[in-house]
Amino acid sequence: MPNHARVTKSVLRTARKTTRRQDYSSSTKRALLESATTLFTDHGYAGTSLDEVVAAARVTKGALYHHFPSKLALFESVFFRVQEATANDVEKAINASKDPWERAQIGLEKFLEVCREPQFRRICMQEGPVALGHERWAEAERASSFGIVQRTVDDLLADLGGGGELNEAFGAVFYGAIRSASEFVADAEDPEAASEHVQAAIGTILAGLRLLPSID
Amino acid sequence: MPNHARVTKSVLRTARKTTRRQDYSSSTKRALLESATTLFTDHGYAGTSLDEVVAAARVTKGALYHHFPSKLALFESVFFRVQEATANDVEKAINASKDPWERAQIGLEKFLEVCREPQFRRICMQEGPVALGHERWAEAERASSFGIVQRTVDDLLADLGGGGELNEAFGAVFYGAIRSASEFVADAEDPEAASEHVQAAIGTILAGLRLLPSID
DNA sequence: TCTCGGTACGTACCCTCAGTATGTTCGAGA
DNA sequence: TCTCGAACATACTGAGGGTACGTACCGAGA
Repeated sequence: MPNHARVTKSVLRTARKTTRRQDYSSSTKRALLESATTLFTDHGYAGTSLDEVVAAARVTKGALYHHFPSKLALFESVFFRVQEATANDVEKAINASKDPWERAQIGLEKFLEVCREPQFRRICMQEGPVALGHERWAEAERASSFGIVQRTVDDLLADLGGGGELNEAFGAVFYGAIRSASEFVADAEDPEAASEHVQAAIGTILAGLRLLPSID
Repeated sequence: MPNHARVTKSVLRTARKTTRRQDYSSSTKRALLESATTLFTDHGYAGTSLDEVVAAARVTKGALYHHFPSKLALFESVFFRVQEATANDVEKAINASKDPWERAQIGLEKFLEVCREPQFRRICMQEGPVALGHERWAEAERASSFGIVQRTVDDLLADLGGGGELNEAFGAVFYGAIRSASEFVADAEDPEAASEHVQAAIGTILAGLRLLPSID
């Protein structure tokens, strides 16, 4: 017995161009995605069984396999949802400024913040690489967090009069630095202090780069 | 029928203070560890079944569960073996010099090298965090690769007249930078060129730090 | 309003695989 | 030579991902 009661009401209010059946369907799919998100966040990919997922969503495996071809496909949907939402958050925060150095600082602070949210941390940072495989995960990251970092770094290097064949190397280095820094903050006993320390360290590195006569 | 033939000969040669049975036992244990190492490297932790492991080692599950209490324990043994061997390699390379900056450069180059070895890359860098859990993995890394990086960074900061509460933050940042850099190199189409680019990028960062009047 | 088709599920089952219980072999000491 | 225990082998169980098939229900056409 799926939980469609609430959807019917929203249909009455909004009167969208969808059939009642489509509303039912998208409702159960959303329920599956939500229960899967919380369970994957709490117990990881291998640690959550599909029986638990469907039980939490109050449906059966038939419903799950109607909407998702496999457990991995379910995880992928969850992964991309969380990743996209987080990347949008960071991107929006960065766009508050035009100065590349300020943008970098804002982005770093924001990223340290979102990495402390269990969903993003567990699903996108920890489980993602192994569940999706390093290849697919790296590709997804390139279009998301890593892409943001790379563009930011490109702007910084351009502002320093550099910008050349080392850009990708710098991007990889700073991306790793930020990831590791975020874990350092998330695991710290005093995350606030750790966050400031990390920002100070990266700020020091950037300050040093600005003193260099030339990059590349 | 375990493969004990070769061991018997070595007993005749070396005449150690071990019984024939003990030799048999350590031989099958070594065979299990070796087959597990290659299979975990090729297919990951979840992707390899214990049936495959025991088949490759030409024993049965009884033998495996006699030596290891669980699949996870088997992976742990493999993990720590690979990790320790690699850390020793890096440590030995670093100790060729006394100058902290030269040690850092040597260590970086060596680490970029070992990360291209599939065993270390897959088992220690990729599968480790998820299989062991982030907690246990971080603890193990702290006594291994991360420890080396942290000590190196401490020396660099001390040489710059700094060294204080930001040391751990700098350690986390550089550790992540090096990890990410090594993946960048390992995934690159031209690893040699990528390695040089990465070393140039990190070298630039260190050069910038040396120009700063003060750290902390 | 009735039927008909197809979507959206539910149910029962299979297969793989980690783990266990129990049997068996064989070297070592008395 | 005769145990005795370590070092296995064999047969089985249960959990969980995946599948085959049955069913209910909504929507469209007559």
